[in-house]
Amino acid sequence: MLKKERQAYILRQVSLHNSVLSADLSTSINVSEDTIRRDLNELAETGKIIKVHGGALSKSFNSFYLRGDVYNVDSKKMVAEKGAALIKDGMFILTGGGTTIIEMARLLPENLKATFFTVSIPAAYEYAQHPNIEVIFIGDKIAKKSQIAVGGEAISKIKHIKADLCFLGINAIDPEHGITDNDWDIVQVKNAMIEAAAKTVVMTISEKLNSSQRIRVCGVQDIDVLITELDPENNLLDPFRLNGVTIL
Amino acid sequence: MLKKERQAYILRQVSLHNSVLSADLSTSINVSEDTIRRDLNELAETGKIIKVHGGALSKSFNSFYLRGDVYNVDSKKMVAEKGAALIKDGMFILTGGGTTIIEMARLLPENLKATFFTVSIPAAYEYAQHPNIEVIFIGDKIAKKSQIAVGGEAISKIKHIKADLCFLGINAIDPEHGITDNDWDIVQVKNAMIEAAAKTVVMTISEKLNSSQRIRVCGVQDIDVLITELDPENNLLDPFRLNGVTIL
DNA sequence: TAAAAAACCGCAAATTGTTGCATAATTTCC
DNA sequence: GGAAATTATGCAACAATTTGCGGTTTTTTA
Repeated sequence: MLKKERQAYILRQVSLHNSVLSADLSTSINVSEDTIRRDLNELAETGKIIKVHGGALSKSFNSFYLRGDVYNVDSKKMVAEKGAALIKDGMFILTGGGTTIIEMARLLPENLKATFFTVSIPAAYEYAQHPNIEVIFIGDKIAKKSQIAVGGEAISKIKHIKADLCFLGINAIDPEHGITDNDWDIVQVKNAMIEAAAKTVVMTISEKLNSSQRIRVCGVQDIDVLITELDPENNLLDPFRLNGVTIL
Repeated sequence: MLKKERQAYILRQVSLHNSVLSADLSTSINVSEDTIRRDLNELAETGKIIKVHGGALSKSFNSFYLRGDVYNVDSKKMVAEKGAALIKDGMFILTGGGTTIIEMARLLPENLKATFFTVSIPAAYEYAQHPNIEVIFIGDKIAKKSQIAVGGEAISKIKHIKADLCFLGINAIDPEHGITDNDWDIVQVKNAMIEAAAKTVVMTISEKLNSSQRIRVCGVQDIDVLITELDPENNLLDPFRLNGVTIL
């Protein structure tokens, strides 16, 4: 069997099954695993497949979430960085959805080993890209606008979790009304998340400070940490600091 | 044997077998390998064949080899269309992941009103784009390679569902071993899905027919409908038809 | 953290390619 | 028809590619 022929066969197998093992290929084509590895390397170099330990994956399979245009990405990245710094090895983390959370997911250090619970489809997708993170999706009916699981099933599942940290992206927050939102179902879920975690971390860009919406999620006193892109000493944050919130 | 004659013979062999070895040609025409090589070079220069180390390949073979991005999209779309046609208003549908399933999600008619249960993050994402579909995500630990929820929690949730149809994308299938896969956890989930639905619909491109992998999902007799891009009367499908599977 | 699996590295053997050249076959032109 | 020129073929020495193997390092997994 010619080299190209062999590589074509490998490509076919990868496309067909989305993944192949070097050992399987080796026995089915009857060449040494070294040869297979070399083929896999060549195919990977030309970008035809993705090589992984023990075999290879199809390229087209994963990645179809393209990062759309996100509002205020830079600010959100600053926020996300501060948030990511709070996560330590071995922690159980509960997170919602929202663009800030997604940014944080992308910024998690490669070697972080932690367990993430989430109700958000995009967040779960991002966490799943990470090599060392364990991802648990809390399923239920999916709210289309936000791609988040909502409903009694999800809430009761969340209540069974004892997480170290809960990261919340929010719609609106002000010192008087606390966190507010405009979707009943989502508020229920966020409520449950806050209760299920030892500490609640709110991540938001400063624009959302001092705005409010119709439905209350929780009061300021329920928030443990507030992260914005601002300097922690900024006056805008004073009212929260006075309510015992840690500002980062 | 004349030079032209020889080259014509080589061309025929190439188009016949998609590939030839210099050594084989040399012995079968009884000329030195040098001559063969020179012929091969000439044929390659005029673009009639693709010369590679040790022999040559047919042009068509090579175009297949170069086809990079998404494997067999057209076939998958044909499969997906046939599958989508089975879904009627008001149905409860249970689906896995896989590119064929994703294609089907994109082809669902705008006005379809149905409820979709799924364990696949990409599939849930696609369903959530649809205006009239209700999406329920069956959550649990996320298997990273396939972006699918696996584990006891997901399985027990699936068992509580009574779906009309279960759409399965597969890795390998043959009449003898039935559906086979290479990931234990995913097999467990697929098993539960098959049991939870009144009818099981398997969607696959024909290339996966008559291939098999290590772990068995179910036998042919557990499949109700098999959809491929082929004509339903195609002989390749006979063994399945004989086992009582409806072929579309 | 230790055992197992996989990847990597260098090397040697086998195969394949290339080049120059001698010889044989074919064509051309007188 | 026959000599010269052209082309084709085979041979041999050498270069390049491919492949498998042993030993070592890295990664994975329990």
